[in-house]
Amino acid sequence: MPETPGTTRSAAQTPPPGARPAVSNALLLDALWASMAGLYSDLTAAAAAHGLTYSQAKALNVLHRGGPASMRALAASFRCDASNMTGIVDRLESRGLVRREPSPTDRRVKNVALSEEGVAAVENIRAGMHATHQALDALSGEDRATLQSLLTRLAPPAG
Amino acid sequence: MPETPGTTRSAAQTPPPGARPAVSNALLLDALWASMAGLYSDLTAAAAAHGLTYSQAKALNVLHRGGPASMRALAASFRCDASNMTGIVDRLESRGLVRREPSPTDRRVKNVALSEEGVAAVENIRAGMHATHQALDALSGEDRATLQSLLTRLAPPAG
DNA sequence: TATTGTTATACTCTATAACTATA
DNA sequence: TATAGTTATAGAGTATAACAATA
Repeated sequence: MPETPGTTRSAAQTPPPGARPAVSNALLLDALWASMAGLYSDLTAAAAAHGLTYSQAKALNVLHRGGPASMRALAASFRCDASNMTGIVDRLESRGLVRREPSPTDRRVKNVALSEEGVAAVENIRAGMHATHQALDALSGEDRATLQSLLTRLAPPAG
Repeated sequence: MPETPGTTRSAAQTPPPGARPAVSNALLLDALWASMAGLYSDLTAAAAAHGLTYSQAKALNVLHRGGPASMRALAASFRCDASNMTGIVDRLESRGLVRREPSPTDRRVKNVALSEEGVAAVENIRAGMHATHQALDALSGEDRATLQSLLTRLAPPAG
C-alpha cells in the first residue's frame, strides 16, 4: 500500500547542479500512456479495416513473428488465462486465417499456425497503421535508431 | 489495399552510404508493440490491485490530468462511442471514485469529477506500476529527456 | 499427479441503434 | 434540427472453476 504519489525516481539519479531539469517519471508515464493510446487506436482501426479485432490481430502478429505456437504459448504471450485463447483462435480458424495442428510429440498439444491468408492479413494490417508509419517516417535516421534502442530497453523481459 | 509488406519508409530518407544500417519501420513497430504490451500489462496489474479494470483506471487518469470532463469529452479521449462511458462511469461512481455533476450552463451535460478517493486511487495506481518505474529508473537523465522528446513527437494530435 | 486444451459462467468493454431531454 | 446522455442489444475479451485426455 504505497502512499507515495507519482514520482518514485531513485534518489541515486539526483541531477547535477545546473543541468537541465530532470524529466520526472510522472511526465514519462504520461508520454508513454499517450503514445500507447495512439498506437492502440491506430492498430485497432487497421485491424477493423479487415474485420478483425485488436486481440485477433495481436495473435496473428505473434504467430507471424515467432512461428507456430501452442495454445498455452499464445496465452503466455497475451499474459492471459489459457482458456481465453480458445475463443480467439476459434474465430481466426473459422475465417481460415490460422490452423490448429496436433503436436507430433505431445498429443495434448495443439500448435496454431498462420495460413497464407493469415500471413497476408497480418502484413496488410501492419502496413495499414498509417498514423504510426507517418509518425515514424517523420523521424531522422538517428532518431529512429535512438528510439529503437530506448524502446528495447523499456520492453519487459517477457516482451 | 496496399500490397506492400511492413517496410513503408519514404524513399526520401535513403541513408547516406557507409552509415549504420537504417532501422526499418517494421522493427520499430515491433519495439513499439512490445513496449505497449508491457505498459498495458503493468497498468492492468496495478489497477487490478485496487479492484479496477484498465478502462476504469484510464478514465480516472484522464480526469486526474485534465480535471472534470463531460461524458462526451471522456468518450472522445477514449476514442469510443459515448454510450460506453455510461457503464464505466456508473461503476466508478458506485464505488465513490467519481461524481456526476450537472453542468451549470447546459442542462443536458453532466460533468464527471474525481472524488478524494478517486484522486488517491489514480495516484496509487500510477505509483504501483512497478515494472514501468523500474525500467524508467534505469535510464540516465539524458536518455529520459530523449525518450520524453521522441514519445511526444510520436503521440498523435488527439493525445 | 501434473499439464493441455476445452467448456461453462459471469463481468466488462465495445459498437450500433433508438430513445429523452434539452439546445 | 442538432446535441448530450442513456438504454437495449449483441459480440468480444477476461478471470475463475471444473472437466477429459494425455503425460
